[in-house]
Amino acid sequence: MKNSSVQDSVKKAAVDLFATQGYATTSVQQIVEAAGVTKGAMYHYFRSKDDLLFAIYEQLLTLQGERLSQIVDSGLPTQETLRAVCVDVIETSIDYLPEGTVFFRSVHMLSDERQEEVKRRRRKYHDDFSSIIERGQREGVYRADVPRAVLVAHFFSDVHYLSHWYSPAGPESKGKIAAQITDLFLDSLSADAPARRR
Amino acid sequence: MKNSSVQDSVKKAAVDLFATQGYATTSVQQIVEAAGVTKGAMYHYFRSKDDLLFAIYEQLLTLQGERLSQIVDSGLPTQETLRAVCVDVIETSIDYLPEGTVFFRSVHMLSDERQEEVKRRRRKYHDDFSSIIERGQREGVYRADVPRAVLVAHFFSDVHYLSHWYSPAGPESKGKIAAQITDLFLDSLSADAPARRR
Amino acid sequence: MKNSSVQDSVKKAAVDLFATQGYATTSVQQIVEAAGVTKGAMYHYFRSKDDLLFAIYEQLLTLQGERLSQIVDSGLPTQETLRAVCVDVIETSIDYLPEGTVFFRSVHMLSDERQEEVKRRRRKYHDDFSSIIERGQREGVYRADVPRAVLVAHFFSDVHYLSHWYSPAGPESKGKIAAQITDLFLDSLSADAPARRR
Amino acid sequence: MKNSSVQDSVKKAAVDLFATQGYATTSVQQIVEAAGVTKGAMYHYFRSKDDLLFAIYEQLLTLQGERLSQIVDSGLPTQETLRAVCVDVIETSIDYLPEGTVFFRSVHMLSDERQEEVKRRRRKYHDDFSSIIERGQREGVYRADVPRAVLVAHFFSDVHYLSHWYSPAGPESKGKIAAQITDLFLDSLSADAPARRR
DNA sequence: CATGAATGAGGTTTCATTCAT
DNA sequence: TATGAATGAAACCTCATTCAT
Repeated sequence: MKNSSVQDSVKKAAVDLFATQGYATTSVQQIVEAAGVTKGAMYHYFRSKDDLLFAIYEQLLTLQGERLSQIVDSGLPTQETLRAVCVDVIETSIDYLPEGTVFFRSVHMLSDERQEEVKRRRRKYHDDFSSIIERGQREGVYRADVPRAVLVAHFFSDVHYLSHWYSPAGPESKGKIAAQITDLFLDSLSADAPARRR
Repeated sequence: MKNSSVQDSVKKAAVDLFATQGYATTSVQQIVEAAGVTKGAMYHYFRSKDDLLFAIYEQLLTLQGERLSQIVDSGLPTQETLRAVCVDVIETSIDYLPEGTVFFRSVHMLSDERQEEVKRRRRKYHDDFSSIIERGQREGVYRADVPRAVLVAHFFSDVHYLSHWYSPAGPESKGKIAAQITDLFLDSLSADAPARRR
Repeated sequence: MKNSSVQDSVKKAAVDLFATQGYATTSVQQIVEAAGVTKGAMYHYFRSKDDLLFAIYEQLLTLQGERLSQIVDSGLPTQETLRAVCVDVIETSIDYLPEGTVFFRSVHMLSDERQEEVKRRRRKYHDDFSSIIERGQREGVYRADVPRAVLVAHFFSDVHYLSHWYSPAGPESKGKIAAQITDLFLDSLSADAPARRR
Repeated sequence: MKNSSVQDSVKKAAVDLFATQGYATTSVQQIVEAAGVTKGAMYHYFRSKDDLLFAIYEQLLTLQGERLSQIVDSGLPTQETLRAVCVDVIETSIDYLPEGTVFFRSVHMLSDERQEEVKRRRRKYHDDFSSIIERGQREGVYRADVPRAVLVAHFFSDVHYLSHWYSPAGPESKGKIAAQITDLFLDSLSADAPARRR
């Protein structure tokens, strides 16, 4: 059952170190020691430290992009689709909490081209999310008095913030938290929100 | 108690560079060049690069702490107090957008003691915010079916996320954005939120 | 005794790369990529990078040594022999311009023993050349007021320098240049040179 | 009598090491050890190893450029001017034999821009030299049946080649060698060269 | 108060070569 | 014969900080 190729063990070690110490403060030396490989082996698979960082981004972007597509393609009604998407993003983000920490904290350490690549893919993701909201607005179930960009940011801010306060070791289960945050978001998104009835 | 111009210009230069390039990627040399002072002068006022980073945190923490106290002390009704606090935090955060960027991105670069200090003061801030919500819950105007910690995180996530998407150069004014985000939050916080009426 | 195509293509690629980028700046990886073979294959035929460099020297030293012997053995009169030798060395050097560039620029990168070997063979070559001049001096057709070592150096400096300025793509043909340089040399070598008649 | 600034001692050590071992094979560590300074101090004055190499070129180019101008400006008759120039270049090159070795052997290790700069200044130098020959040709004292570019190369090849065979420790004095080589060159350059009288 | 030369530890990366397959 | 993953030593360079002036 050989499973720990050099690539995997290096990436794993890197994520953990980057998440706890930060990208810049983590030396390649520390990474290869933690991964139990030599520096040369690491550089055989990753062209640079930057490459390694990007590989972490790649993985997460691809994963979340695929899951979003799957849910959207399943053809559920709008409100069920959005709820499923929200819950899924939050749960996935909790599953990849260290990756998320690195993601939001170290984007600016990537090379310029790669920052662009990441931005492009994030934008695509947000656009798809935004389209679901737009559909709901046309159906009259979501409020339209707030710019869609603000609504989208309002949701992703929660996802972003997870790694700052949530701990899987804490009292709340992943599913519960996902449901609670999703409820809060959908409540504020509703065409029927309290402020709208004033 | 006159402010030395060296201190100010160095801090200003540092904030801008840290926000655009990141703390680790910015050299002391770059800072002093941008500030138009010499290295010796800088080290006369700041014991270390870490010191300089902390000074930025200090300023923001103190400012926001003071403003929170002022509003709470003004004796308004609960709901008006919370609304005022939310709007103020968002507006202040927009006024200090680069500082915010640095704040959230580079906490882990501070020395351990200083990270503790920052955490301590942030926690105090969140606790004060939480107390207002607790008051509203006792008064029956805020929902109580979601842990207060989640409600607090739900709000501060928006503050945190501002520097990731909001640009003062964009179409939306500071005041409008603050009102919109506050509305979204208060709608979801309401004891009368849609989901609660199901 | 068939030549392996690997050997040839590697040597060819190496000469070109060494000539354009320098020996030290060219990696084995670059060579094998340019040659379209794998590293393992290369190391099957050449024990080391040094080996490869020496093979280039070998080829040129052998070639020029053989041609010199042939001309000398042909039994022409002294002056015709020397002219033929000069023209031939220059033309051969032009045919092997990249090899020459590498030759003169990278001798010091060879292992000590191999540097000795190269020096030994170059000395032999210069000695043979010097003998022709000596014969002419005894016959009274070449000047003897300048040490023979200086005369020899005076000629080979031109050969050496070719790769620094001559381009086969330029306006002058190989034969013409060879004739011109030979003329200049033989004019200065003549017992009848202008300065000698002063 | 403080004389050995960091700059000077580093440059001196570098020239010697580059001349004996080659640029690529000499480590910065070796240089600073030989110079008796720390790496940090060296990098305070030289931005890179390349910078250090270029400083050596700069010095030689400037020196020889200035001397050429001085002689040309002195207003001597053409033939005396050319003789003086030739002798001077050779003698200077002997004074700076290690620099010369480095010069011709390691030009290709400089950054592209700097190679251009060196080429530009060398071309200027050769052009000035060529102008003197042109003047002599118009006066009818120098042959015109060989392209001037070839005549110029014929002379500088000797200068170039000096470091390959001449040793100041050998039997021939600097002045004698300079005179002998100059004579050979001027003899071949003469409108009255033997081959021309055939 | 201010300077800026000097320190020295540590960082990322390259690369010729080996060796199990 | 040929592969290419892996080695490990050494290379160049950066930078926060100190200190004599």
